[in-house]
Amino acid sequence: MSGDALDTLVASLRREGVRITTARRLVLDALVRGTPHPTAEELLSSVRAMAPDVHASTVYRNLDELERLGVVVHTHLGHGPATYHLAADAHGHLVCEACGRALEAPPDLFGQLARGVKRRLGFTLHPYHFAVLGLCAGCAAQTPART
Amino acid sequence: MSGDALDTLVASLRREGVRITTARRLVLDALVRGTPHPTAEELLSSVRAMAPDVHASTVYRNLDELERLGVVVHTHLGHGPATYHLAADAHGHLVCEACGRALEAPPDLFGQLARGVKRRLGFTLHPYHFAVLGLCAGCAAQTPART
DNA sequence: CGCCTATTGCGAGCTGGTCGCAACAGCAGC
DNA sequence: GCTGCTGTTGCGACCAGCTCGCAATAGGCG
Repeated sequence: MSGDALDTLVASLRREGVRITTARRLVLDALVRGTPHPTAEELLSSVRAMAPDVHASTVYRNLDELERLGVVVHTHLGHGPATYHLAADAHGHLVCEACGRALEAPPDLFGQLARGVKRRLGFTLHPYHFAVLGLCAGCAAQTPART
Repeated sequence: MSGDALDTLVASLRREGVRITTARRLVLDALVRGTPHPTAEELLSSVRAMAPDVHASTVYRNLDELERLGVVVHTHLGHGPATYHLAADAHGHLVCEACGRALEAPPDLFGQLARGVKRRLGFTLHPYHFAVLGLCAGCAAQTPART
């Protein structure tokens, strides 16, 4: 159950000497239980539902800190604000330029690419930070085939 | 020669009924002749070298318009400002998270990925809009292998 | 319980980019 | 070469998303 996941997370952070404040716990809670690709603002409002006085900068700072600790990861799905995940849930994204929907990429999808790049260029891929854009099946069907 | 490339471009735009202003010509000139991955600001300063009174918003508007016309394309190489290319030069990018350098991806690299995604998800990839991050060979060697 | 120090709330500030508006300048037609 | 229509420009105000400095606050160890 989800309260459990949060507690586990909190416990392991505490073991690392991380101070657990209300704001920090609420941010983690929102990440564990909330909708799939929350932006900082969405997280802020979840947090404020429980603790109305939490300031936006606190959420940003907590996300930064949690990212530095390797617990959280952020991704850019397009031109808007960044979205956040628990690092354990990290995955690639395919975002449709027409409808804006984000598909989770099957985990092996980038594996092949990563191996190719590594072999040919010595480059180690981190394919999760930016989404890859394109057209989803539905939108591609409707689009007047540009050139 | 490069003046030629610019002239060709200008001529073909004019044929499409696009009005060629000083600012617009200078933006194109900077794209044709300048450094590989210019940001809007870099373009602005190239333009201003020839016409000091050109305003930043003019450069943005021209880049938007040229993009709508399919002549120019922009790419996000990381967290900073967007970078611009002539559409004819479009290519994928591999950006090193440690040193920030951008490698041009070999053109066939994404082909395989694109085919896989298409077949399995019906998703048509546009792999050029966002860079893919990672660690280049040199930096990977120096990095203390995180987990 | 008390102390040390990390964290917070707050507001100002920053970057990268957009917008509305009146003045201006391409260029087609004469 | 001049004229007029209309697309562009310069300008400043504005916006989103995020960062920072500071004094006050609150975890959590002893």
